Amino acid sequence: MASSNFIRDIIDEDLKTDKYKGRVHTRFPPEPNGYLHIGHAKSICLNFGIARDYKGLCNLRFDDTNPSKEEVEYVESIKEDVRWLGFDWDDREYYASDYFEQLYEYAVQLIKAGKAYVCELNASQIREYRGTLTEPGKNSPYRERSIRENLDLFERMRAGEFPDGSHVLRAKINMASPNLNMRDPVMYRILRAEHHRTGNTWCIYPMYDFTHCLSDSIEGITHSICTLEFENNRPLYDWFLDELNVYHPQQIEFARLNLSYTIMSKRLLLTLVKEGYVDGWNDPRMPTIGGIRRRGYTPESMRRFSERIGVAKRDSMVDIALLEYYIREDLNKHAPRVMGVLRPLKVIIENYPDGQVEEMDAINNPEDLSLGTRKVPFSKVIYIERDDFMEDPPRKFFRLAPGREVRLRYAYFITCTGVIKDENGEITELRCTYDPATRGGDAPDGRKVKSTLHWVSAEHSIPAEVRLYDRLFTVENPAAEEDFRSCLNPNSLEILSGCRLEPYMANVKPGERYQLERMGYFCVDTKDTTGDNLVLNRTVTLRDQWVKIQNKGE
RNA sequence: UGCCCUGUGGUCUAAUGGUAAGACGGCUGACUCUGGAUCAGUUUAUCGAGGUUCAAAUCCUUGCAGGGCAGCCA
Repeated sequence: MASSNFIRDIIDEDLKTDKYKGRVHTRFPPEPNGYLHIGHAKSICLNFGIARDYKGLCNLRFDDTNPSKEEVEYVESIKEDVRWLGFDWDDREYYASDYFEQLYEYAVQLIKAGKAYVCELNASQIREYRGTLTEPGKNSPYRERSIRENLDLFERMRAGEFPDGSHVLRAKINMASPNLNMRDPVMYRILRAEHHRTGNTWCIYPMYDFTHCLSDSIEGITHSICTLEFENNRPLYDWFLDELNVYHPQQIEFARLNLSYTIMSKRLLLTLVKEGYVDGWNDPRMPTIGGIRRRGYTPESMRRFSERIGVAKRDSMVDIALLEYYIREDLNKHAPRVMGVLRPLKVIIENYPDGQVEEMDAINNPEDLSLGTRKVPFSKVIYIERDDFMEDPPRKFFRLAPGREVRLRYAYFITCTGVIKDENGEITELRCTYDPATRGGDAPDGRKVKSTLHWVSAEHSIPAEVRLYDRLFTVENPAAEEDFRSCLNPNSLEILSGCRLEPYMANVKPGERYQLERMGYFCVDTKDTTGDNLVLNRTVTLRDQWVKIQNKGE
């Protein structure tokens, strides 16, 4: 159960006063014109979470009132994303387009009540007549048409007698209202576009403002939760509902999610895809649900995150570190550990017998011993991480260096005895000796080493491609930049080939998540992994004291 | 500058007229066969000014700051 917030407070109060006869019914109402992102995840968790906690219902409803922008492809991906997040709408999959006929009847009803009229001003004229933020608008010359004439015209709009854009149906409210939404807003426009569900049945389509509030009413929604920018529209919704005298849900607005170092706008996200800055909508750097899924985030971590950030009315910017905290928390508990070397450095253990192979016991997850152990082969030639060796180590570097002894995880203590370089002075190979008495990783004489390294046996390891991701942007709020492209992080993706993994990884499946010990959490890529090319996406690094020490020194 | 909304540590959220709390981040330290995890400690906040009240983050007035609204988009 989530902690209290102002929305739950309102619901508690409504329950106490029996405003909706004990019912709690919410809905998640996306427009199928793009892919869902983390901001939507917040809304999904909010709406479905409330329904779950109050033993109510939450509908999935597609706000499909603009056929020129909407597609079935988006409908399918939205459903997949909501399901992935762990929520279920049973058979309550609705579409605003299901209500087109009913909506038309409502419009006719308003015309008959003298509360709506057909206007023949064009778009720019309507804008002119609307006035400005500080000056009132003026009435349309078509505002005082007779009811009979309006009825006739509206019917002929539907019948297709007029060209696109020539006529609109407007609510007759108040052109001098300080709230611009109330200055005779458009209810219907003529739009000859094939709708993904109704085909060519209609050539007039209702506007969002008219449709949304009435769809909520039709479905018996109790609490219509939406984002802040619709606050000024609420009086209009109230007007439609009251003039029509229909069931009246309570709209509650909350602040949408902003996450640091990324963008949430569909338009900007689309730009990234179209201009090729990312590898499609589900690029693991994208804040889309498809992107974070491919990156390796878990639904559980997303839900916990959504709960933790809470819900309020003030604009905020959530630190992306909080999101990373929740994925680490989840994966730490559940991801099996495995060893893999990202940037291999060959090590030859001089005193280890040629051709000998030992099977070392390794714990699959120290956080969950029930996951058991596995065998990891050890031999004379191994790889360690290049970053785990320094020829001239600074203070506080505890890893391998000439003459220094360290532990190989689950294996032996080794001591570095030699450094081999090529003609450019690049280190190509290390020579070490091992202490046979330290098998398994403990010294019988009780001596300690300062660090433990991961490794793989050269001969037994398998190759992999590993993709390391960093934040997509270099600034906290890219959307506030003059051109958000200018602050794209050029190092947001680093592709490593020639990585070596312990043989256990030979049988992994796309989508599975592992911790490569000391390197981070990784997810087997679902798109590019093939039989002979294993691709790992790094979901998130482990917290790392050493990089902090390094950064301080700089 | 018309209307609407919002101002609590670095960040996000609590406190519902009665001791400003938690999480993340940061910084210490302990422990450790992952420089992971874990544990302990620590740092920093009610936008300003008036008012109501025994008592104000909370209510009122006002100022300031931030956000939203002038699509036949949602």
